[in-house]
Amino acid sequence: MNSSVRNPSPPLTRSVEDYLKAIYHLSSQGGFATTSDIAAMLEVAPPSVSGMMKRLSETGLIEHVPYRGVQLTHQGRNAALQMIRRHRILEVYLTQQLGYDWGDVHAEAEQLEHAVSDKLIDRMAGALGDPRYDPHGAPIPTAAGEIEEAELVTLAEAAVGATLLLRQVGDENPARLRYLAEQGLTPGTGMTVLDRQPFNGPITVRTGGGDTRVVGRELALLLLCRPTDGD
Amino acid sequence: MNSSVRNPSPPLTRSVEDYLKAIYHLSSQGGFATTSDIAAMLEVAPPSVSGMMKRLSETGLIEHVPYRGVQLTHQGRNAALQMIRRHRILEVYLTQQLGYDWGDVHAEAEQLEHAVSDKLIDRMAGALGDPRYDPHGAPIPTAAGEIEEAELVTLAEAAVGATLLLRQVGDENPARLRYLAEQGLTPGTGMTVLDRQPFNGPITVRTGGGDTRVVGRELALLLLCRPTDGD
DNA sequence: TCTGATAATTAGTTTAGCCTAATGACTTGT
DNA sequence: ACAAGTCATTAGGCTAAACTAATTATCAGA
Repeated sequence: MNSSVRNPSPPLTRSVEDYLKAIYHLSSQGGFATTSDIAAMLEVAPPSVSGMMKRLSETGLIEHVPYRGVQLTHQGRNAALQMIRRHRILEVYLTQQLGYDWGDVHAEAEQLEHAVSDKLIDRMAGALGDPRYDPHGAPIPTAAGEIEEAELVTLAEAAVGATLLLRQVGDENPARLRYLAEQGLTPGTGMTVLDRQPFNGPITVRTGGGDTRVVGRELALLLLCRPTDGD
Repeated sequence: MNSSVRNPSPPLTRSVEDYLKAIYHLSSQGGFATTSDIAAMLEVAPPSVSGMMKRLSETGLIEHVPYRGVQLTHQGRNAALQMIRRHRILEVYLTQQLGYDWGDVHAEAEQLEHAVSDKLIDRMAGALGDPRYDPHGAPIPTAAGEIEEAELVTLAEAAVGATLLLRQVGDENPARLRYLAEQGLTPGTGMTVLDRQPFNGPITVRTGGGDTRVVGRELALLLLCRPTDGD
């Protein structure tokens, strides 16, 4: 009856793990992940994606609608969330226990996530007190595969006068992250929007520490915030 | 002039890393590593080894004498020692910082060694105070590729009355390692040989703690010791 | 010295994962 | 309603790494 017993599925390959993560990220706002978006995210050619989609739908990890795109099945979603859990726990571990900069953890975790055992991840999570967020503020899925869904708004769309709590930075670029940290723009920082220049111009905010910062559009789009009452 | 500049060598594959380690271990006592020994150690078929030997000697990592065996070149030896350094530092880290049992570290390190960066290994080594031995007593190569060569003798070849210091356990089998730890036979333990039964029979020792242990041949061959003056 | 056993190699296949070039399917503007 | 452009897919090829079956080299014992 149960296909996972009748057809004991071989462990996922590194490549399959990467595809599942990419599809998860691209379809997390609902809807389909397209071939070309997946190809761009993984830096492979579109035909490679078409080929992999065929294999993944045969093994039941995704649902493929030709010429439309793909979505994860339950099974695929669970596998993706396990990878994301590994990745984010590794990121926390590297920063907290081994002194990594938050800009450098992504690349290292990207490799390690394919090599660590569940046991090691559990030990690391335990040593860290079961953290709920990674260094960029992204929520860590539980071992059971649950993940917090927060409704966040980018700084780029906030109105003048709004008070915000910076919750998450949606980027992994080391140079950008380093700059943001220098500016004191890290998750947990409170901000008040003082000014927005027209035509997608820079946004001026006062941070929790009282400093004023001017943020260009490229970075403002990466700062994911929760509106607060200003208290 | 320098081929590593003219032909920037691509990073070694996982498989190549495993072959180099196997060849290192098989030829460390001098001499050649044979095709069938490599095949047995890596659990692949002999023709797979022949094929890989061809590629490795083309890339200058080994010297292949057909129908005789292979030896590592300088380059190959350095690459192998880097892998062994990674492996052993990971083993120490897992036991000391994450509470792993010494029987379980090998399998986990075997996977991780292919995924960790040099930077991560250096951080781990630093956090541990640059350990010189792994949990089984094996010496850890330095970042520069130097490794301690100790002249050790197995308990199986020790004479009655000899006093020995158990320096290293030459095995990675979790069940055997767990048993040895239960018997108090871990690196650093002093031993006096009380009795040897004939025909490769069991050997009786008194350990540093004063306990008497009877050790069969299979295990005695794994206990690598340094003769001491009994002080 | 020859013969049989053992070990190594060559030949040919398979699978995963990628590629480029060619073709086919949607969508959008006129 | 169709022509153009974009996007996805098919077709065909490549490399790494494994396999089995067949062949060849070496060595040891009579």
